[in-house]
Amino acid sequence: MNAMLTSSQRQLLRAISESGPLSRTEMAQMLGLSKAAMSGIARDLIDLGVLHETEIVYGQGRPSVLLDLHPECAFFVGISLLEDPAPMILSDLNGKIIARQAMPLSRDPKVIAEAITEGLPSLLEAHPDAKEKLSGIGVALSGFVDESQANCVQSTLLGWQDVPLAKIIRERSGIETFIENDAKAVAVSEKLFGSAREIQNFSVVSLGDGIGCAHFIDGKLYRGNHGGAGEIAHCTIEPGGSPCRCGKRGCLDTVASMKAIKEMSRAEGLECTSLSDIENEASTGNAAAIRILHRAGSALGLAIANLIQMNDPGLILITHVEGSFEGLFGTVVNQAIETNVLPRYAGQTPIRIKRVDGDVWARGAASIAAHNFLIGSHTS
Amino acid sequence: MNAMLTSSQRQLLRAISESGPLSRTEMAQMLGLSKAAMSGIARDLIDLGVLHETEIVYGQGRPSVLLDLHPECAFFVGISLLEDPAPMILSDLNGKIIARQAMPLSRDPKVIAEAITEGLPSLLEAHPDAKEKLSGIGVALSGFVDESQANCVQSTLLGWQDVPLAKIIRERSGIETFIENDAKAVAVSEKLFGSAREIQNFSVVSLGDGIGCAHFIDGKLYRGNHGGAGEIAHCTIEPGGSPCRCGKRGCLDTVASMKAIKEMSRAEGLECTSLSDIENEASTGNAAAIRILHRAGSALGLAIANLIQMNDPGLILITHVEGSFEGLFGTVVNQAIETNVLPRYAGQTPIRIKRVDGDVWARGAASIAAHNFLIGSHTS
DNA sequence: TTGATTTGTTCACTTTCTGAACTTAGTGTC
DNA sequence: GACACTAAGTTCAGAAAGTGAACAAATCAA
Repeated sequence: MNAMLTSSQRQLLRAISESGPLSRTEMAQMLGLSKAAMSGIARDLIDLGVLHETEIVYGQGRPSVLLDLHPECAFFVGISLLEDPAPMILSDLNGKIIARQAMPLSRDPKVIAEAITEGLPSLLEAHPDAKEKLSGIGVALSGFVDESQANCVQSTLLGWQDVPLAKIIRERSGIETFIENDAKAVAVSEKLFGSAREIQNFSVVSLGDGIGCAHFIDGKLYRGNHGGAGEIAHCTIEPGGSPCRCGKRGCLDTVASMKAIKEMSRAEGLECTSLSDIENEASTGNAAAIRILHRAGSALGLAIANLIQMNDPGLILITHVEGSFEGLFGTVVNQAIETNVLPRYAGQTPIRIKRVDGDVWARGAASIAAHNFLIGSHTS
Repeated sequence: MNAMLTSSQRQLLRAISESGPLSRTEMAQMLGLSKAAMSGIARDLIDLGVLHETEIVYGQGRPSVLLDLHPECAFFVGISLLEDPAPMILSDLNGKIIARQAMPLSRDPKVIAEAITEGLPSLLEAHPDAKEKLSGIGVALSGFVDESQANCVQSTLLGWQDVPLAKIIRERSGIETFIENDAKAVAVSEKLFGSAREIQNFSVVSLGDGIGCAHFIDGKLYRGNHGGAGEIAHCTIEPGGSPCRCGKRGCLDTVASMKAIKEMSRAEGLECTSLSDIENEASTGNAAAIRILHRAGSALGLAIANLIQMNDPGLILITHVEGSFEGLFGTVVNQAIETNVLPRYAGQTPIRIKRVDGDVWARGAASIAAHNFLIGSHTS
């Protein structure tokens, strides 16, 4: 790959990824280098096809030429092992999804590697460019992944323990492969492709069936000492509350996950199959629905407030697949955050809500590969 | 100062500070440099008086010479603005306290600068060496400090808002000065002088009158986006609980701080003036004392468990000034941590308890100056 | 058209690091 | 006690990356 990029070159790519197109002079200032040095670095990256000149900005004096990442300089495949069939997407360096298909899920790593390898030709079929410039595969899964983004330390869902998945896929497919925990992958995609590009410290809370969370700190994904940073789902929110499948009681997951909300409404005899249904019930005054949404919303809000207190992030990004945040649930969450954060902080931490489609995980997976391509995982 | 140290030189100093004495060959490996480069860097730092040769380790082949920081190459003054009179200490590069005195506390920054400047001669009197090599002043205070460690953004205790304290002290005394929040200063001193030297990710929970907390992430103090990372004291632990002076309800501070514990016992009619007193009462079976310690301990344990879940640190260091952790309080804290952390994590995160003396804050303050001297604050 | 202004390039030179050869200071063996 | 063996640390020529100053280029403003 481009494993032989200079440290300065990588720094530059990161700066552009964060700030968008920049002139050479701006880049030089940003990295603290001389214009002379920058000139050379930019030339090399343009020759490599990674950067290209885009807009020309006219001002006083010679106009500046903005350089940007060349979106078609590299392509990535992202696979989500969270659903069956497993979504498989092809993305460019901007995170744009160019092709999508699905493959059967399996618990056998070798079968997965096989399915990916077999799926590649049809995914790439209509895109000869991408075929040639395929630069990495990313895999998102539910579980713990080690720092090298190569080994799955443990996954309850897949029944794994110390599975060197990246290596298995790389050896079978011949493509550089990285794996990552689902929530962390989503955070990386928001940093690289999404709405947190320029933010150095932020946390993403992703609401799917379960509740995921990941932190970026100083512009870097923070994995924690055992890869467990962000396990907000198993923070105790209702001490002595309902038992959780993790073995504890009162975990956030038991009250605020979509799964829990649906289970609670089923237990209350509500015929609701989605968050929207429950929201509808609540808006017509159904007491049980209101109670459930209140309980879930306060729990999630409290957990997020505690996160803000502990880590003081510059942004909380809540991504949700289902329903909307405009109903009771969202309102309660926001209220609970406000009332449980230091008054002098309240409103200081932007909370951004983002509805995402079913491609989040696969796009997140692709972003892991893209991140390794662009910046490398072990840059400071 | 030694503001003109190379980036490599600073990296080396950091490595030694983390790992203790190292041979040149080990250092070269650690920083990923050639032995040749290391040889030169070490020579320069020895000539500067920052490093010195210590032990000689015999093995096969030529014995290796371990290099260590020269503890007397620089001295620092640390002042804690948390008490009146304010402790003022002189420390070497190992964090050893060489002299100590006190100065009157004031809410007027200029008066503080004056008091420090006037206090210096007597503090340095018996130590001509330190006089000559005084390399920085550090100040610890309760409140928020900005990233440059120069300005106090806000301090309720001191009634400040945007006070450029470091500049004021520097201009009056002529010595490079840095300020920091109390809990963050303690964390830095544990990283630099204490029991967390070699740990990259850890959190310090410091129990004094209040509850402070600070995080090290990737070997760096993490301040948060508004300098508020670690404000665990105002995490909501008992939703709808007692009102806190911050304006919210049920903050950890209202149940588990020494102040809160003492207030609760007073409210219960116990004649206890210290944690030990209450522990004694509890050990004789006093139900109120037991109840109070249980409540406080569970709250603190829950907060720490949530911290572990969120950030997965490699170590939790609990420092306490008063009492002991061997009684009921400590036991309950540990239990609460265990029961509120993901079972697969329990026991994975070491919890270290450390009893500290009244010098913690001043030593922490000195460590801020030392850290800036050694490593500089803006190194990656 | 001319001057002002700012971007970006070129080039000679400095700084920092590398690789290979070499020196140094021990241990282990006979 | 001499002699190989081993690993640490130094030296030195040369490569790599960056700097500063001079310069070329491209526009605006008058």
